[in-house]
Amino acid sequence: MSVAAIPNLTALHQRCSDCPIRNRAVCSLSSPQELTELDRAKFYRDYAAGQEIVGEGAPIEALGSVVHGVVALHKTLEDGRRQMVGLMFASDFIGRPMRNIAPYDAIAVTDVRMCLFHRSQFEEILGRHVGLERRLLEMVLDELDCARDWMVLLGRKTAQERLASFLMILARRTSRLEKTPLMDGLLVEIPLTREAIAEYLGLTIETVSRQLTRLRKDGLVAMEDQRHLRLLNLHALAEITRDDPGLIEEDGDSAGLIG
Amino acid sequence: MSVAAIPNLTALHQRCSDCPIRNRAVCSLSSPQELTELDRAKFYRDYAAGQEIVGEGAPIEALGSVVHGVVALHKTLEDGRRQMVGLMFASDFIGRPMRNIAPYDAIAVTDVRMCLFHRSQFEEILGRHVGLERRLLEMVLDELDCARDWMVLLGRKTAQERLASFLMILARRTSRLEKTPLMDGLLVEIPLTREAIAEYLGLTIETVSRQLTRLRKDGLVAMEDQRHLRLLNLHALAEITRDDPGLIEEDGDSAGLIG
DNA sequence: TACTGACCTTGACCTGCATCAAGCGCGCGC
DNA sequence: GCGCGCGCTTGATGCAGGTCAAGGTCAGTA
Repeated sequence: MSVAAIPNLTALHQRCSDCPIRNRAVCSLSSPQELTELDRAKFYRDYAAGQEIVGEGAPIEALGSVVHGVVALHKTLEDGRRQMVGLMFASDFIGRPMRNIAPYDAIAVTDVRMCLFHRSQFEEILGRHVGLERRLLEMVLDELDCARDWMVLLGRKTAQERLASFLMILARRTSRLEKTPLMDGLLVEIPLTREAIAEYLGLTIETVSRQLTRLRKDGLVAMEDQRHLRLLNLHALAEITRDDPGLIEEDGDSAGLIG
Repeated sequence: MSVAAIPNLTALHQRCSDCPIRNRAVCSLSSPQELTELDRAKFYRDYAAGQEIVGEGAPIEALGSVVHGVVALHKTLEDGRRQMVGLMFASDFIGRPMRNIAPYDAIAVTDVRMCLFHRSQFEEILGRHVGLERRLLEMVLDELDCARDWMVLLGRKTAQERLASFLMILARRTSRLEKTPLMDGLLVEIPLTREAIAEYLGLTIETVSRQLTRLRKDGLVAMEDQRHLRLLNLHALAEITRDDPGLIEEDGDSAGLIG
């Protein structure tokens, strides 16, 4: 996705073979040979929390993977109403080949490092590396599945159900990353402000706050601090989401909503 | 996507070279050679309006393109609340490779003909035909863009704005297909019942009906009959959607919401 | 210690849409 | 013709969540 106009610290070059997202990112199916080419073409760029990575409507100059940190994608209506349409974590790919204009803005939620390619160069490489194209297809398919779950949340769920769904998604992600079983007592980091959660869930920050209070009062969760939440009754929380438990995450790494 | 259990009329074989969606479907980048192979592997299947093409949670046995007709994809919550998550027209591709279970159900909205492949066979061919994979990637990227516009609609728009957005999408589609300029007086077919529109927009059918009445009373549209609507004030309708006019549909055929 | 601003919570009130209910128009079977 | 069911519209009512407003907590700074 396009590099922000604001000058950034450009990180030192790191070998792809040492890359922390090597096994999950868009390059994970690339052969050693292909990787050498990617290694030459790529460049790193760091963004501070809150910084814009690309603006809605701006030309797309670069695209690439989140190496670490969290990035939110938003769309904004004329009058300023904003809806988050993507929340990207390490190894997720941001930007889309074969399009000139960014259809959303991308904001660094935490400090972020991106591994980027110039768009034209990436597109050219994409045409030659079947592994790259295959992996990108897989990732976009997963993202589409996530987007559809998200649509159900936005179209049909109550505020309470939305918040519970959001927390379950974070909980599943945490348990996966920490290789901990998903169970009561799990401490979950919430990498978003209340405002960002509201933009994610299609609610206002007041409603988010109230629903969180309610979950607390009902004894389903406890807040360690503003950004850390302990699960006290996972089963009840899962019930609230109203998702069909049989349908959650069979295969692949498409983790309900978070791509 | 999986073939319904209900027996269907299987259409006579048609040559790919004569196919009405040849230039837009997933096979549109395939070489004549590749096309020959697809021609041998494909089979047609017809579905009557209202018939289920695949059920949410069912194994995916086949996938392929809509040859003609309209197909809606839905997700359903435990208690029966339903949200449409995709609306597919001729040349759109339904089903996703590399996944065993359908994450949504697909219902024929009108009479439908599908051009299908057995999943395992399609996946195998996909690995060999770069054109096929490339085109599928393009289509999925467009679909993802649509899904994100849809998320904004569901998360942030009022009932009035949602309906106006829906009508504008239909209008743009109609003008594109009929190669008519998008202007006042255009007659637009609405290929959905009020209930399906409601599922599309995350509303109830009563609200859809009321908002449509309102647009009628305000003189923005006129109903020729239940399923045909004439645009009387396109400019005003576009205003109501609250979409940023500069951002609508620059390149590609990603036509806001409808993939 | 006090001040400021960012972030969050809570309360009071209001409204847009859902819900519940009735009725209309039309095609279809008998 | 008549009755029936389906799809749609319209009206009355209720409530979930938005809006507006006040206040609390905490980190940073002076």
